[in-house]
Order: sequence, then C-alpha cells, then structure tokens
Amino acid sequence: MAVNTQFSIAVHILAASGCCRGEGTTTGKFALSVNTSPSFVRRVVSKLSKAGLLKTTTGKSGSCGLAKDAKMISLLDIYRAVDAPKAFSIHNYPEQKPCLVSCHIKASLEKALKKTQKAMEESLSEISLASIVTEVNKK
Amino acid sequence: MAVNTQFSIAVHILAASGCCRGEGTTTGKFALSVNTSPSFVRRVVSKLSKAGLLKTTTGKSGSCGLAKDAKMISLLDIYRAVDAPKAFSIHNYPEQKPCLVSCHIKASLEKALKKTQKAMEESLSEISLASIVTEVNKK
DNA sequence: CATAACTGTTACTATATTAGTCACAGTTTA
DNA sequence: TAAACTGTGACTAATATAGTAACAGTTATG
Repeated sequence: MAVNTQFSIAVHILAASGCCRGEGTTTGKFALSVNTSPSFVRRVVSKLSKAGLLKTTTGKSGSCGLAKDAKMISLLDIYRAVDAPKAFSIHNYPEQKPCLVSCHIKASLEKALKKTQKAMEESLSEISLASIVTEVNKK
Repeated sequence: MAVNTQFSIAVHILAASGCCRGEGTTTGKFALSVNTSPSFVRRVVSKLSKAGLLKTTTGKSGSCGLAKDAKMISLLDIYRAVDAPKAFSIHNYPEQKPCLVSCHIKASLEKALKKTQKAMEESLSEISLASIVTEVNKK
C-alpha cells in the first residue's frame, strides 16, 4: 500500500466532475465510484481545490465542479496538486571522505535525474483532462 | 523508508566499480561507501549481476567489476535491473456499474500514463554510466 | 430557527513496502 | 584447512500511505 495512488484518484475525481454535470458530484458519490472512504476523497478534493482545479461549495447540496475548462487542465497540474513523490529518490548518507564516488555521486546523479524528471513532467503536461474525459465517454 | 532507493544505490555501486579499478571492489567496501550494510549491497549486486551489468567473482579475493564498458550501460539498464516501481500506480478497485467514469477511467489513464512512462525511460536510456563516472572524476 | 447534508480538517489505526540485520551455504585463493 | 569473498533466506524495524472516525464550519430547505 505504500504506493501513492492519490494522483490516479485525483484524475478520477476530476474526470467525474467533468462528466457528471448535474448529478450530485459529492465526495460521498465519488467515494463510491472510487471505492474508498469519503474522508480520503475529501482529503484529495481539498488539495485539488487549493490548487485551483476544483471548485467546491459547502453546506447542504454542496458539490464539486471543475474550476476551469477540462482542456485547460493537464495531468501535470494534477500531479503537482497532489504533490506526488518524485519519480526517483536518491539515498541520503554521509560522505565517506576517502571515497571519491561517495563524495560526488549524489550531485552527479541529481543532475542526471533532473533531466528525467523534466521529461516526465513535459509528457504529463501534454495530456489534458479533456482527452481523458473524451476517452471515457467514447466507450 | 517506503521509497525505493535501490536504483541510486545501484548506480553508486556501478560507478564505484568503474572508477576504482584495482582497489578492492568488494561488497564490504561498497557498504562503507554507500553507508549501508554489506548484506543489502550484496542483494543489489546480485540483481546487477543477473542483469549482466556487473561481473562478480566468488571466493577469497572475490570482487565486482563492470561486465561491459561504462559507455554501453545506460541508466535505463540499471533501472530495469533493480526493477524499480513504475513512476505511477493506478489505484485498483472493482468497477461501480452505474458509473461510467468508474468503469472506463482505468483504461484511459493507463493509456495516457504509458506515454509518460515511455518518455521517462527514453530519457534514462540517453544517460550513460560513463557520463556519471566522468562527472564524478571531474571534481 | 432547526435540521439535514455537505466540505474541511485533525487524529488515530492498519497495512504494505522497503531497508537493515543476522545467519549460513557455497566458492576460491593462499 | 582456513580465510575472505558472494549469494540467499528469514526475520525485524522503519516509514509512507490508505483507511477510519469524529467534529467543526457552512448553507439550503422545511
């Protein structure tokens, strides 16, 4: 379970908010659709709301709706909103002085992986929520 | 700790194997350099060995050495050798029949994320172990 | 005005993945 | 034959994440 699924849950919630206009788009309904607890959904919704992707109204008959056009929301926006962990993590440890590798590998690796992270984020930025919604509706 | 650091440790080990020719490249030495236990290093070494990236000799004065030229080893090779987790994981749950999104989102998302995973792997394949070694030696 | 039905948030528990440790079998050199 | 390696398996510890419950705050509606 130690794998972050918030990103995919977030996409699900946003897609549902985009598709099911009119019907009750509440965290309770989402929880059923995603098959998790309303509380967990609310936690994700809260992040999306703070990131300006989702607009929520409180009170009775409160609901969730996209804050902007689905075309204007990329998967990268969602990725950042839930602040998913980096693709790679570099192990951290004190440098062992006599060892050249031990002292310098971290910087070298970080530099290299920054490129990879960027490649991934660029790819995410090219996929819009709208394309996901279209795909879902097509079937 | 539920973050996979084996990849970066693997790179460290391979870099050390490339740099420190001659000196004792044993799992014990690596453990000091990486600041972890010899046993854990051996587990990673074992994977790298099976993947054909590292050549080990057993017995007294056994050691580790690159199985091929550092130029011929990409970070993608290493990534695959330690079988690091995918960049994204899609949450799994039973489909909720009446909900269109619940039934179709998974396939749509998988398709989209496959692109991203591929972008990441392509980026990794463009970085060679040799470039890391050069970087380390430069300093 | 009271109640019902939402969101937003905190605190706590359960679970799964990963690293760390120990132990020992197998191998090879001296 | 002993010493010093690799290779593995079993077990424990640490930690990130999901799951759960409880409650405060908000708003529509009778």
